[in-house]
Amino acid sequence: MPERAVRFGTLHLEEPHSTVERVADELRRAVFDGELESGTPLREVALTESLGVSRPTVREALTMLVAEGLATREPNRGVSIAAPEAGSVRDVCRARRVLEGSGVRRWPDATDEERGRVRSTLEAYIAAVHADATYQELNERHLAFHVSLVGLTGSERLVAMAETLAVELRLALAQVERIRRNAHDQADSHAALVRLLEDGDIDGASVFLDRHLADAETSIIDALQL
Amino acid sequence: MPERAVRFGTLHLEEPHSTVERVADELRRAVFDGELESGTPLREVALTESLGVSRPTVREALTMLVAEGLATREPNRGVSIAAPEAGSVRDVCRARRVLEGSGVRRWPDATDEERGRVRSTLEAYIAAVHADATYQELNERHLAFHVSLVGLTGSERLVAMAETLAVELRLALAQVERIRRNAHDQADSHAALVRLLEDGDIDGASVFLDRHLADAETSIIDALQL
DNA sequence: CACCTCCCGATTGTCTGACAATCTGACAAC
DNA sequence: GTTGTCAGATTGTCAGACAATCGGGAGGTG
Repeated sequence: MPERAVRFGTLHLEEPHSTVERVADELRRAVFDGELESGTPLREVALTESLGVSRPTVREALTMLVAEGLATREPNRGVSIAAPEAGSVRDVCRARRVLEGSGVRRWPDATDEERGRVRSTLEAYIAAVHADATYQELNERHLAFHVSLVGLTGSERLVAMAETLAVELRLALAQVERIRRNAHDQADSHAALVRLLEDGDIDGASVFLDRHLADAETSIIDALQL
Repeated sequence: MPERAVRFGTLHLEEPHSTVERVADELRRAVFDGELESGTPLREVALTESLGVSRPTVREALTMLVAEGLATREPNRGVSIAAPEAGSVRDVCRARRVLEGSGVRRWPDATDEERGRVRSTLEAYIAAVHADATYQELNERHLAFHVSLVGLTGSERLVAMAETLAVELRLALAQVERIRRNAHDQADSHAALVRLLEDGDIDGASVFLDRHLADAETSIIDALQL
């Protein structure tokens, strides 16, 4: 967005402590909201002017985005929004199957807190569906549920990895805002998964999840027309 | 910095033509070689002088190290080498069990190329043991073998994650150079794992790997005196 | 008309220098 | 001995500048 805050306006000073963080957040938001198409080059001077920060700051923020996989840097050619390809979507989904599958299979051994988190993210998702939440909101809740499955493994690093994967998915989904398949069915599907887990049918849940993720993979690739 | 260090591991490509890359590489090398103890603060001006580059360049390199998990940044207090703790070692090992376990269980469905990579990294490790290679060299080969197990999943993102975990392990191991438990036994253990796989005993291999990683976890934590 | 070469502008990579905000440690005051 | 305050050190951020490199168009050649 062009002009935003003035120097002395300490309005939201506390949120992201550093200027770099704010720039990175702004860029992330713009990408996820679909304001920036994939492949769009992020010119340093342009950002410098539109955000009112210096070039080193912009560069540092861009480095962070690249590290997160949200953008790619080609030497001497600058940074541009990462472009999801069929191969990478497939790879992300394969990785998700491993991570979430491991979580699901560990359901009986997980702590109550971890299981509780799965239940509450599911509820939040369902509530959002019933409340006719925005597309972004639904996406957010949906991905949060899947991440919570990884949380069953009890490893914060695996959760962090799942969130990295979620970033790539969000990026891909932002490109095809109209994918919006029936949110009710989606939520029901997730509820069924959790029900299988609660009933102790781990193998059933595992198979169910696998099919669910496979479906997601093909529908995303379809929507991206890759 | 006039000195041009010879890198042992990834000797694939030419000089990283970016100055930032060179600085980051130099720092990584210093950390892995144990020249920098964990917790050591990385002063920007000091690096500026000792490496002969400007401060923005140093900062960018530091940002990369932080993103890799090799160092941590505290606002207004600078960047310091990450300090491995018992909890993080346990978490890394738990994550490894998930990733490598998934790879091992997929052995029958993996491509020939992926299986071949496991065999060749094992051979390289054994060769290094017989050749009485340096401590770093052995570590490198050892970790490469474990990463190759993750490669059986066929997902480059999971491999990338395994390498991130390996970075943390390398960091921890660099702190306890004298751990050096019997390398021959280690290599034999890995060979046994692959033999189980070649014989089609996937479950056996999976259990074997689990025990192997559990042993590694306790011995690392022991060595770190955490 | 097609093709190759060379030059020019645009953009990045890097440097220098500077300033404000913040933290650290020590010293003085009670 | 505890507390308050201050100077030094360090980071966060800015402004401006320069060389290296890439992409594309002008112009020459077949």
